[in-house]
Amino acid sequence: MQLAEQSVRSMREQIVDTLRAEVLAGAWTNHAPVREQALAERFGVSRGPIRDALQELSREGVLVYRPNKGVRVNTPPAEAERQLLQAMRREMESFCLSQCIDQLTPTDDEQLADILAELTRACDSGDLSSIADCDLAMHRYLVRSASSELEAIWQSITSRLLMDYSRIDRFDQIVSEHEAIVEAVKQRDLKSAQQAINANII
Amino acid sequence: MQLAEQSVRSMREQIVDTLRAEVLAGAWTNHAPVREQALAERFGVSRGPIRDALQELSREGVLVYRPNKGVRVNTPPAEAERQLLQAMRREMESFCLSQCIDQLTPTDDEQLADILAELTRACDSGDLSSIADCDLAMHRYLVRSASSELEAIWQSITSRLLMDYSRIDRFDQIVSEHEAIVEAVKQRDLKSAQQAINANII
DNA sequence: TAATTGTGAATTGTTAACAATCCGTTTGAC
DNA sequence: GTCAAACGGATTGTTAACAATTCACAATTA
Repeated sequence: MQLAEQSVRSMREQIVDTLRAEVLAGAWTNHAPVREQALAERFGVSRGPIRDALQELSREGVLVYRPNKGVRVNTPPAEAERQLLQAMRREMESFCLSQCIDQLTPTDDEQLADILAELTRACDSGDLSSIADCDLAMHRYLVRSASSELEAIWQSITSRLLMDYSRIDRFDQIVSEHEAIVEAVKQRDLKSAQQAINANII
Repeated sequence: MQLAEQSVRSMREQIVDTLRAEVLAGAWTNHAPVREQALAERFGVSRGPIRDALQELSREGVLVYRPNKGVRVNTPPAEAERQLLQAMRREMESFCLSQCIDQLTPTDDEQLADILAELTRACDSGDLSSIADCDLAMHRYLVRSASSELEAIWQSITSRLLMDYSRIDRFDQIVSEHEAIVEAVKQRDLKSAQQAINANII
C-alpha cells in the first residue's frame, strides 16, 4: 500500500521537465549551444545532474548531442517524418484507451475533470505554456493508466511533434475537443473516446 | 566532406551497446539489482560513465530505474503491449523504406550484402548473439538511412520487443527472410521490400 | 591577401571523495 | 516471543577538481 510511490521525483526529473517545457515553448534558439555551467548555476546544482538531464532530453529528441561539443536544440521533424510520428501517436493512444478504459475508477474521472478544468482556465487566460502543459497532461494520464512502460516512447514521439507546434490558437476548440474526450471516457465509450482523441491529435 | 562523422563513439555509447546486447541475450537476471561499482571495475572506468549508460538503458526500457535503489532488468512486455509495439515497428520500418529506397546507392547495397553475409556466417556457426546483432544491424541500417532522428524511438521499440525474443531457431528461415529483403531493396522494389520486412518482423 | 599553424581560454569528459539514502541486523522494551 | 527503534555496512546521489578536447583568434608563411 504505497500511494505516493511516484511522488519521489529525482532532481534530474524536475530539471528535465522544466527544460523540456522551455524548449518546446520556443524559449531557446538552436543556433547557440546549451552550456552546462550556466544551467548548473541557474538550478543551484553542480554540472552532474545537469548533464544527466541534457542526456535524457537528447535521447528524447528534444536536444541533439555531439561528443565533446555539447547539445543544441533539435530542428523540427520533416513533414514526412511528422506524419509518421502522428500516425504512431494515434495508434498508441487508441491502444492505451482500449487497455485502460474499463479499468478506470471514478477517481480517475475526477482527475481528468480537474485537468480539463485547469485547461479551460488556461485557455481563458491565454497562457500558452499552461495550455500545452494541460493538453499533454490529459493524454499522458491516459497513456500512463494503460501502461507506464509506454510513457517514455510516447513522450519521445510527442516531444518531436511539438517541436513545430504552431497550433495554439482557437482556444475554444481545444477546450471542446478535450471535453469530448473526458465525456466519452466517463461514459466508458471506447469508440467515441478514440474518435475524440483522433480528432484532437492533428 | 566528413566521411567518418559517426566513428566518434563516446565511451558511453560503447558501454550502452555492450550492456544492451548482454541483457537482451538473457545474460542477466532481473532478480538482482545492477551494481555500478562492479561494472565500473569491469570496464575500467569510474562510476560516472556507467551511470550515464544505465540511465540511457533505463530510458530505452531495457532497465528500470528507481531513485536511490539503482536499476534492474525490465520484465518482458505484456502480450497486448507487445502487439502494439510490433505494429509500430512495422509502420516505422515500412515508412523508412519508402523514404530511403530511392536514395540508396550501390555502396549501400554492398553494405547490406555484407551484413547479410555475416548473418549467414553467424547462422551457420549457430552463434545466437551474433545472429541477433546482424539481424538488428540490417534493420537499423535501413532506419538510419531514412532518418537518424527516428533511430532512438526504433531502438526503444525493438529492445522491448526483444525482451522475450525466444524465436532464434530455424536459422535457414532467418537467412532467407533477410535475403528477400536485401534482394528487394537492391531492385528498388518498395512493395516487395515492405512485404519482406513485414514477413520478417514477427 | 589567403591559407595555415600556434596559442590559450572556454567547454566537455572523467575521476575520486563526500553526502544522503537504503536495507539487513541487532538491540531493547514490553 | 514480538515488535519497533537504532545501528552499520553497502549503495546511490552530488560535488569539485582535474584531464582532454574544441574553438576563436592571433601570428606566420607563401
